[in-house]
Amino acid sequence: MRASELTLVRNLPLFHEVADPHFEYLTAAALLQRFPPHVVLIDEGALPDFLHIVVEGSVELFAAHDGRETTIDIIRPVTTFILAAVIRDEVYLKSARTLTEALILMLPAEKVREVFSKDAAFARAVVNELALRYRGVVRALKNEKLRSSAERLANWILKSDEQQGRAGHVTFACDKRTLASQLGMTPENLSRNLSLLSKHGIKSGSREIVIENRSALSAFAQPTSLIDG
Amino acid sequence: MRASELTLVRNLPLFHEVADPHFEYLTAAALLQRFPPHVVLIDEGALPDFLHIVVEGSVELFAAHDGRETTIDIIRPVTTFILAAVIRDEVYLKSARTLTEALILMLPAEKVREVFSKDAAFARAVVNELALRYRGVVRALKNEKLRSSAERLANWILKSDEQQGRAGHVTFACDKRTLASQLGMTPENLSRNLSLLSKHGIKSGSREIVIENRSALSAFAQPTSLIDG
DNA sequence: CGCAAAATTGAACCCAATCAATGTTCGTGG
DNA sequence: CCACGAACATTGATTGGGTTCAATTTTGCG
Repeated sequence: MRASELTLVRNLPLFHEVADPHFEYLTAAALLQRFPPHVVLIDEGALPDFLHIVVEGSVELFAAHDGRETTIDIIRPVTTFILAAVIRDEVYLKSARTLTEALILMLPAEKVREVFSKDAAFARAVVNELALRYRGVVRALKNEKLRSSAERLANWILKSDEQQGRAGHVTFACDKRTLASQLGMTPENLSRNLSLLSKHGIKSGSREIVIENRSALSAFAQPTSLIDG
Repeated sequence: MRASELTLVRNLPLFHEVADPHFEYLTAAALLQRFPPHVVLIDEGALPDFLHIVVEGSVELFAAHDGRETTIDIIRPVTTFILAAVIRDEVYLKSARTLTEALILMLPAEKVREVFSKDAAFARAVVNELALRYRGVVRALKNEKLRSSAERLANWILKSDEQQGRAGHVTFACDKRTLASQLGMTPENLSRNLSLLSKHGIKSGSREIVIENRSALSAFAQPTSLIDG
């Protein structure tokens, strides 16, 4: 593993306060691997071998049952995922696949648990990380159950615009079918919702969305920190 | 606080390994209070004052937005709730109300955080508790997104029967409207689903459900440890 | 009993998924 | 550089699960 990548990981909140020898112990046995897009990294139901960390690219967490499938979260750098299963040493409840090409750091699960029980600073960092993720899932659940698909899309546009510097135009990082899946709707429904939202202050092109009337969009979306963070 | 209750709390996984002085520090300032049914204990959006623990009775966690409302979880004794908000000292994302009469133990949030940063055993226990809850929410999300309302009901019947000793008949602990809300459907829909399930091995009375053909019900419900635990 | 609340049943409606057809984009090879 | 094909995107029609509204029946309790 390169020094620059090591530094990147070292600076994660999760590892920042860990004692040096413990950090070295963890990373000595780590694997850093590059994966092409659409590769399954984790199968739900399996026992955790590694704690995964997305260093570059993006990873989709999803779950399937009886022929149906649903996206649970999208993970972007630099973040751990499926920490809860590793800590508890219980089966994964979600699968994970790369969306784009991705660089993934993998720390042996057994060693993570070992350091966790020896290093109090690490234990506290794990709590913070877990609490953060927990709140993320609660937000996802609220977003799903308390909003229509059009409202989810409207809020996604507002949030993406924020992330892209409030320029008033949002460019798509991926296909619309992938976006649709992230937002919990079909591609057809995304299309219809985009044209619906043209009544609420947006203009949608093939590669980008322009916000023409932010307050109208916001009035429709009703963003709230209790869901959107 | 009575000794018996103190022992109960002391024996929770969350507090079992905590050093004596820390435990006493926490419980010295604790409040133990009895609430009637349908009382709101926590409002989403507020900052946490206390870590709550259900000692007796049951508590519903729910969230509301724009006139809609949804049940997120039902908490039964003896369990903490909304630990993540207390640890991170951030606003509650969910509200909580008593379903039945309930006995609630409340530990000052500030002191919980204090002991958390001093007591490594407590920190580790918090991780386990949080990881458990995290997985609970993921399961709830999967249950919601990957199953129809009739399937959720069928699985609820199977699980309740397990909890009541696999006797083949499940008695309702609450009104059907409350049950409907827990299962994420309207009372009307619950009625229809109950009659639908009569084609899949159950007979539903006004106060109980009888499982006449468990394998048929199970075939319809398709329970899985990856959702139902 | 008799009444109020809860539960059931029926009808209409709504959101979103599915199926089907058409239109667009974009990468590729002639 | 253009033509072509395949995947992606849009549009329309239909279906389905679920809610809402309204009316009726049952339940439980004074």
